[in-house]
Amino acid sequence: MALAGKTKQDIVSEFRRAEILAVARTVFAAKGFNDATVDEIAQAAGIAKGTVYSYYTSKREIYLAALLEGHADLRARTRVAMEEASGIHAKLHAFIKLRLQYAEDNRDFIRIYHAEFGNLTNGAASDGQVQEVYLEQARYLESVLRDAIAAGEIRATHPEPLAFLIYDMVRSVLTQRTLGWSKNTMEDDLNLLSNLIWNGVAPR
Amino acid sequence: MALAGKTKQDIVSEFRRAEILAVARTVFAAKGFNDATVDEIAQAAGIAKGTVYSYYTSKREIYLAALLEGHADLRARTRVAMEEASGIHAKLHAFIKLRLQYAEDNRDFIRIYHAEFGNLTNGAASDGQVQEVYLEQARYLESVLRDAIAAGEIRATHPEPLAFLIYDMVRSVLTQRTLGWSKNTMEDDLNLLSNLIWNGVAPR
DNA sequence: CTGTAAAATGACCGAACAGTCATTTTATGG
DNA sequence: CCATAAAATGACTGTTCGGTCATTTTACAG
Repeated sequence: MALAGKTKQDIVSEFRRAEILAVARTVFAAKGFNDATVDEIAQAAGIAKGTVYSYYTSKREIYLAALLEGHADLRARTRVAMEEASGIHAKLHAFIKLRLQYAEDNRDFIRIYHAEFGNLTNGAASDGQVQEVYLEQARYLESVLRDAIAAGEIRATHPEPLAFLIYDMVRSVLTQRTLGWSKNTMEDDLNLLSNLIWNGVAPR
Repeated sequence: MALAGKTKQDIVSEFRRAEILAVARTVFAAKGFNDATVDEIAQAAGIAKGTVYSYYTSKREIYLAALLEGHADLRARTRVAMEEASGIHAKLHAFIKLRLQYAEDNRDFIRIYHAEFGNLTNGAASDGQVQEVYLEQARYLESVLRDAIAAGEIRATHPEPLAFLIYDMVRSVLTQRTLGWSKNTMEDDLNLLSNLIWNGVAPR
């Protein structure tokens, strides 16, 4: 029973936690951390506030769970997508494509993610845990870029800032799409981004 | 006296308003809108809370003033710098350079600016005024890019998303520098950015 | 020096809200 | 069907803080 060291209670409990998280993401996405209230989350989940506090110990804990759990999923999918692709050009293309698609499918999460990682100097990001997660993410892309530079697949530049830049370029496009400022199809935005990163703006 | 339709009181009043704004920027930069308190701003300015409220009618008004006044300055300088440069390559270089330098010289403001424009879906940015300012900014760069495309100075791409992207690429580097994550000199970061936008990452 | 208006003050008010806990409801297993 | 424990509830508490305003201080004109 080592595999299932979980009682029936544990399983139910885990399910409730997940339910609350899903609802919380919607509320936090719509209002931001400060303007969302725990009462609101409870109501949206159809339970009483006290019940929320028997699954999470604080508002912040709920928020961090919503952020970090979603992030872990995105991170895992990102790695798979990049490892499946071969060659740096394809890897970068896969990276962008996955994230554009993920944002389409997980709008609430992506709002929280951008609110947090878009503003690392305030908010939950002052939390060391969150900054660490952010850095870890960048370091993975950085290592991929470093390999590509070593293999002569791309021009030699500093891979660290480049990794951050690529994240932020994707974020930029996602923000535009989220706000309805992009008239392009996802495909168009994907190609635009991929192409810009690869070729820049210089005339051919 | 049309030029100086200002009484002595008006001038003093304007000076006090500016004093409060300067202090407010420091406090908002350090704590963010929600965690900063009006009492704190007042204390830092060496005045009582009530006095603050005789110059501004709300906390939000102070914040917006700090943001928009700083933005107007940055906007004006950005235009001058770009108009002085000739050719799109030089214009873009000037754009990046100016903003890197401005961030160095106005750290508090830039934190507020990034906190707000980095997270357009929550916070003050839900405010239509702020979004409009942001869009206006992008449209100027967009028009410059459009001209360059028409003149064949750069490859033909959609100038709208490109304008946003360039803003966000600069922001990305500024964030890294603000957090002390960049080991590069300003000059290095400037060249990296300028070069990436112009040439992409493809091997020569 | 004095009277008056403007400016500054900070105690105070009320609303919002995170978090608690005594009470009630539900589930379980004998 | 009952006894008991677990889960859910929501009224309540304490605190924080934006904004107000009666009172005090300062500035200044005559």
